[in-house]
Amino acid sequence: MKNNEINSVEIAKRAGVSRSTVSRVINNYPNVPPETREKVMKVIQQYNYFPNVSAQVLAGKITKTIGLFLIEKGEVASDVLTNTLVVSVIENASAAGYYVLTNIIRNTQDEEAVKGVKEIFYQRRINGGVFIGAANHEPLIEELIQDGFVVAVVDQELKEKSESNRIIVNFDNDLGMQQAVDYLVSLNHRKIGVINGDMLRQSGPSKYEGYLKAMKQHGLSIRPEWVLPGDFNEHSGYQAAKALMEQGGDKPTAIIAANDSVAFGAMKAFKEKGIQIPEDISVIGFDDHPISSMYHPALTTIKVDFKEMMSELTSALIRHIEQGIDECQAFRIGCSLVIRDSCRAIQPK
Amino acid sequence: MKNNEINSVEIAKRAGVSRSTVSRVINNYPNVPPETREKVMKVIQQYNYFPNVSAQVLAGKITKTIGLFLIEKGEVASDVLTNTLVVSVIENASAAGYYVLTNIIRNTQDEEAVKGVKEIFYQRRINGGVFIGAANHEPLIEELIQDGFVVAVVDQELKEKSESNRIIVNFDNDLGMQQAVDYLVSLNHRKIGVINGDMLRQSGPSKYEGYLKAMKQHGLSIRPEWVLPGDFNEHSGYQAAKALMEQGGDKPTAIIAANDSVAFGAMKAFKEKGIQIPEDISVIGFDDHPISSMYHPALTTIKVDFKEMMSELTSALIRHIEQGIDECQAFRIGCSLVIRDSCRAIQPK
DNA sequence: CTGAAAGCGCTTACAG
DNA sequence: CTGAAAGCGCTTACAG
Repeated sequence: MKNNEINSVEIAKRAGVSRSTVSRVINNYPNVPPETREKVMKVIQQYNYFPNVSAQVLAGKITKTIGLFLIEKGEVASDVLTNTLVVSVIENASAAGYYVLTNIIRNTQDEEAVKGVKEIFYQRRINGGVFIGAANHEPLIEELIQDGFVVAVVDQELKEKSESNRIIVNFDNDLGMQQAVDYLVSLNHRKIGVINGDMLRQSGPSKYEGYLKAMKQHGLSIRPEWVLPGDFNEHSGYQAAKALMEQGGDKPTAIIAANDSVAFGAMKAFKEKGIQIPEDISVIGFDDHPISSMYHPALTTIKVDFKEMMSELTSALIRHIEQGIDECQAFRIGCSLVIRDSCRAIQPK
Repeated sequence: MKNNEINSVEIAKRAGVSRSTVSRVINNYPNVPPETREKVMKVIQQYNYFPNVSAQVLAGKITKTIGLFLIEKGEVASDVLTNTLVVSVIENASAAGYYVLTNIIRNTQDEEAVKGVKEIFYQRRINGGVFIGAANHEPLIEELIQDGFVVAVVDQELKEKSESNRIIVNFDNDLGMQQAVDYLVSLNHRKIGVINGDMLRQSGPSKYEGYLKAMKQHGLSIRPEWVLPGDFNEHSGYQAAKALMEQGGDKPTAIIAANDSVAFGAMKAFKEKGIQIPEDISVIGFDDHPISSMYHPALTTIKVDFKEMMSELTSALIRHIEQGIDECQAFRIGCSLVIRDSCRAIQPK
């Protein structure tokens, strides 16, 4: 009925050895002869004994737990993509024998929330942390890094010289936007607008800059009124497209959205006004969201590998925890154009 | 650079008190005068000190961590609903000051996986666990309960006499199926088929029995060939609907699906064969999945409150951990009919 | 009100 | 190869 309270002393007694030896067996020390090992293992299994993890950690072992911090402004983290990221981290961690302590932070301005995060690190509940959805140079993260904790962050700018306990992974947003612009240009588009993402996150400005660069490269002019603000979510895409339609004057023939959710929102707004896609306007997204292929019209987008991203990040974190890497690890994940039905070729002029 | 290594001894020294007093302050003991408390608190804050959680646990405090175990046969836990459940648990737990250690179990037949789960309990990493997606009477869970661990399970049958460390929450599937049948009957349907869920889970048979009971109550006969096997996922709904169409003879005028995912699959299969919903067949789901209202046609379904479910479950678990409830806690969450566009009235005959 | 001390269950140099 | 012992950082009766 009561859960087993057996400890290493009892195991030692029953196996006729000292606690030291039990510990050596558990920790796979080389200097214990097979017979002794077996004798001890038998008792361990018989009593279903697992060492108390708190005692192990207190005695100097690592926790084998990483923290996963999801920063989602106000809203619930209930989109498919976030889910994929979370599950990826858990899968990768658990394959390496690590546990994941998951936390949701609604607002990094909330002192309580920030304190909660720090607490987890300082209390030594975890050996390192993964942050998803953080603003670029988020102060909380910078502080944690200054304090020497190992932190792996999605979507952060890499500085020239960086601490060894900082791990960063980004998508190649520059390349992605280049691919998007190239494709649209190949379809004879010259009037190309953009709906930006959250400019506080690294991917926001980085995508925008990629767009600017690619446009310039093709000798195309940027029309300020075709550069719309957004926030990586559907609602902001909807708002941006509405704003675009409401303004007078010339209209772009194609729109690049900072991500697929933004594209969905924009397409919804266009449809509501009777503007057809791709007949009246071409739309291209970024991410290749699971819904994109099922959307009507199926969304042309820049595909990106989220699972690879989280796999790199998690592995790097665990590598650092176990081996103490002494330089900043930074990764850039590639991307590729997926052509579907939301863009069409127009007459060159 | 290096993270702070300060401990209670240092705090005590700097505050001019003993470690005992520091501990008393941290644990809010009543017998420490305000001045002493303040003096100590000041030093604690100044040094950004958080007690080492392993030491606390080893000394007898509870971990304030619960385990979240998602059992998802083979597939990745990437559907919106699972996500809602996970996030709900995390939110509820963290509101109570608890952390959540999330785990994904692919297969409860996998010995390694089972061992991993037990380890987490025996190691004292957590004070209790929440299981989602388990088969009814899952042996792993039974074993944990026998060993005295506090376990909260979604979708399990409640036995007459149950252990105090077992916490159960179910939807009122009986009522839900009754509502579904009643509604269809009110639309003059008499030929009502059903696509079942996973019969190894409590909700599988319980929904089916609810259907049988309601049908009988209306004096309607059950046609065995209109009772299709399923598995709570879209694919199984698709298969079931296909099988139904392929069989000769009379066809039902309405189908009740074990959940909305199953309904989506079935509707997809119907559409592919040119069978229109609700013109040719009425379909009703169960859950009110986030997609249901956006589906075409919008799905009529039995709405169920997942957040309430997880909130009850998590609160009960924490209540047990902290106060040691001495009887089994079981909850049943209600449900209600949401009428949308996938069912229509037919001519009475 | 407060300190000294035992104890939580492990690991790991240190001897032998 | 193996045991005795110190130490990890806390909490909590026990005295006073």
